[in-house]
Amino acid sequence: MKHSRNSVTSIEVAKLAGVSQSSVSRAFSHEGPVSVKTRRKVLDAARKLGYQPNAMARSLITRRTSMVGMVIANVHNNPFYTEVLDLLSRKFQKLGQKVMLFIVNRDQNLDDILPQLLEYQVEGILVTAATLSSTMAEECERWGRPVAMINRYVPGVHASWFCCANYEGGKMVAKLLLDSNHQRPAFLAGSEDTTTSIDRERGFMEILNQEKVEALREIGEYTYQDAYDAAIRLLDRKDPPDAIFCANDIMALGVMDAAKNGLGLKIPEEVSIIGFDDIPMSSWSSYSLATVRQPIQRMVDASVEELLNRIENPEREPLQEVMPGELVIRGSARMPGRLSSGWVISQDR
Amino acid sequence: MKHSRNSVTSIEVAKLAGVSQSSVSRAFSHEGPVSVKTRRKVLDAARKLGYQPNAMARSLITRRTSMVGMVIANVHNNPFYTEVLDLLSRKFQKLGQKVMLFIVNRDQNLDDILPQLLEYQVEGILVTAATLSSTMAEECERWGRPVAMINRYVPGVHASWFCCANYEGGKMVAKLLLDSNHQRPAFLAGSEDTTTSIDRERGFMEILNQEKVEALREIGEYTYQDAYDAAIRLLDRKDPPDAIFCANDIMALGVMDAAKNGLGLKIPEEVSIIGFDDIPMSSWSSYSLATVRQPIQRMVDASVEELLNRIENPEREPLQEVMPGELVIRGSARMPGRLSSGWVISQDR
DNA sequence: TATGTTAATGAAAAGGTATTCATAATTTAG
DNA sequence: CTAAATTATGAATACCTTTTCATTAACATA
Repeated sequence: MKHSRNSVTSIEVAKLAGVSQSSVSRAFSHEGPVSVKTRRKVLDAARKLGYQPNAMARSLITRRTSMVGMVIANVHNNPFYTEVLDLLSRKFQKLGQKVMLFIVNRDQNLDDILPQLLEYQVEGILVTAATLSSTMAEECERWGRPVAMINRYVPGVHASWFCCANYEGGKMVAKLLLDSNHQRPAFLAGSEDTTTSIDRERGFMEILNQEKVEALREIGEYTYQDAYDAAIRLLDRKDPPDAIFCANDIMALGVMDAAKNGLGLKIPEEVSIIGFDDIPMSSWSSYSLATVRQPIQRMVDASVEELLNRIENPEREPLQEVMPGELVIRGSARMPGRLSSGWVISQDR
Repeated sequence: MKHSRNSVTSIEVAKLAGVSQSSVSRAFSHEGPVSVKTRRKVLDAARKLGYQPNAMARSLITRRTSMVGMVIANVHNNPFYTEVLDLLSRKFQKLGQKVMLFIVNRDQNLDDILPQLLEYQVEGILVTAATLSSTMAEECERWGRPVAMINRYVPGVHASWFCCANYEGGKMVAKLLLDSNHQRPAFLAGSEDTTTSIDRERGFMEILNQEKVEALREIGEYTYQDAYDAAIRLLDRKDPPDAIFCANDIMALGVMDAAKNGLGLKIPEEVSIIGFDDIPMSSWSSYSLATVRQPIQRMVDASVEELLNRIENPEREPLQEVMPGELVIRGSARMPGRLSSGWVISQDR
């Protein structure tokens, strides 16, 4: 037999099973009283016809869709967000949520995709590595669509968010560098308009300023290639830095390649390099990159659970949390002779 | 004002605008005759109320959802598929399709997620790096839900697919290795049950067999770490290979790290290494991996367009195409003194 | 056995839109 | 200026469920 579309409805099933359409519905939704006999008849008929309840029709009456919107940026150029995407998607799946995906550019305006999400009645929105304008976020929340963000926050806005402790992470790195006698550190920024880069730099500079240490600065736009080029500029000066803290790992890898292969420098003897994220490649033997590991699983778990929780309890106040990262010491950075107390040194996963 | 859910309907808009509900519908769907005056009144009222058509209700009547299902595996451990995911998602978006995403394990059975996709009335399904059982694929097609696959095919099944020329790619690599006087090649397989690995190996062995050259063999399960370990086993033998062809780039990088950093071998002097995919990292200076570049953009474009085409024209026969890859020569493999004719040598992108 | 409870069933309504059909308003042609 | 053709509008219907409500069947209690 040949079907044009899936046009088999509960009514046809009812007819074949010799029961009412209501009973078909009850047999499928695991609620409501149905006799075993009826359920069996219905399921038999349904199997014969290849019947499948229509989620659109259902959501129209139940006003629930079990769909969430997922907006994510930087998937293609930062493995960290690939991992976030993967974990988020699986977690939602496990909890029975369908995911409507939008991959955007970091700087892309979300104003044109939000209407689409709302049109499709997603019950909540998870935003990662992209920035939602505060008016848009408020708009969503006002219409009863909770918003949760990972590694982004909009000051004063009524939304949930979960961030790695970027500021503290920057401080940790600065302390490590000073403790190991680096004299001339540099910071390689990501994109100027992201809070992640800004906060990491703020923490980093805070400590350096305390100790009256000046720092060089370049911008790498969060890409391997830009970072590579920036590193060449930095290291080719007459007064090159002896340590470079990069706003993320991908850039740090670019910097390492520039230093090692581009300029023939020894790492960490001539220059220490530290990143942020702890992407899988950082632990590869060609790099062995010291970095700050983001608590990715915790961030994912917390944001998903918070989002679903607020979907169920719309009156709940949004939760916000800053989660500490761990310093992962590896060979790309000179270590202090004696580690000052308070360091958390992580093993490779 | 506080709204519990987005409960504002076309009827309320109609009331406020002083027109019928039909007119509201017509003003929004850009079809049908509406006077300029009415349209303006409707849009004004809609803006005031924050009205947004309900896609569920619409799809119920139009029997169209503009949603496609996307099933993808290996996103987290193979940057190639990250890129595919990214390109697919953006392309669908650009063409006005909403994407319902499922990330699965390569070996995961899709039988439990297909019903979900059908329930939500996706109009077509794009499967990448995961394998759909032939019965399931037939089932979808039978219900008028076209299926398109990238880099997977199910023999004899009524579905569209687009693959890189894996067999020919394997042959190209074998020829290159023989031309450059390698005596003792090895193949590092991915997962034994994937056609990609199988076909690449078949092509590779075909040429070697022709020339009566024996090859070593190991299995790397498509992961960096397994490949690293397998490489150590291979290279630590008393009769180690002088060239290793890996079923994908990620494994090749693992093999390079094992050879270089694990065993202190010189690449390509002591061992040549060649991969498959051409992921971004392969061109990084720490690796400079020779590889076979998959025509990723072409595969994505073709599969998306084919899928949408078949959604619009259900009677059309599914298209299948094998697209040639390009050999990308880089420093990880010894080159023949004189390149035999017929080589396509690609520049870095 | 009669009566009160609970479980099972079907009819009907509701959810928010697109679309058909009939009618009304407007424009064009003659 | 009228007839004809076209355009704009509104009422009603359909899409496919879930859910309420009323009714009937089954069951247990006294």
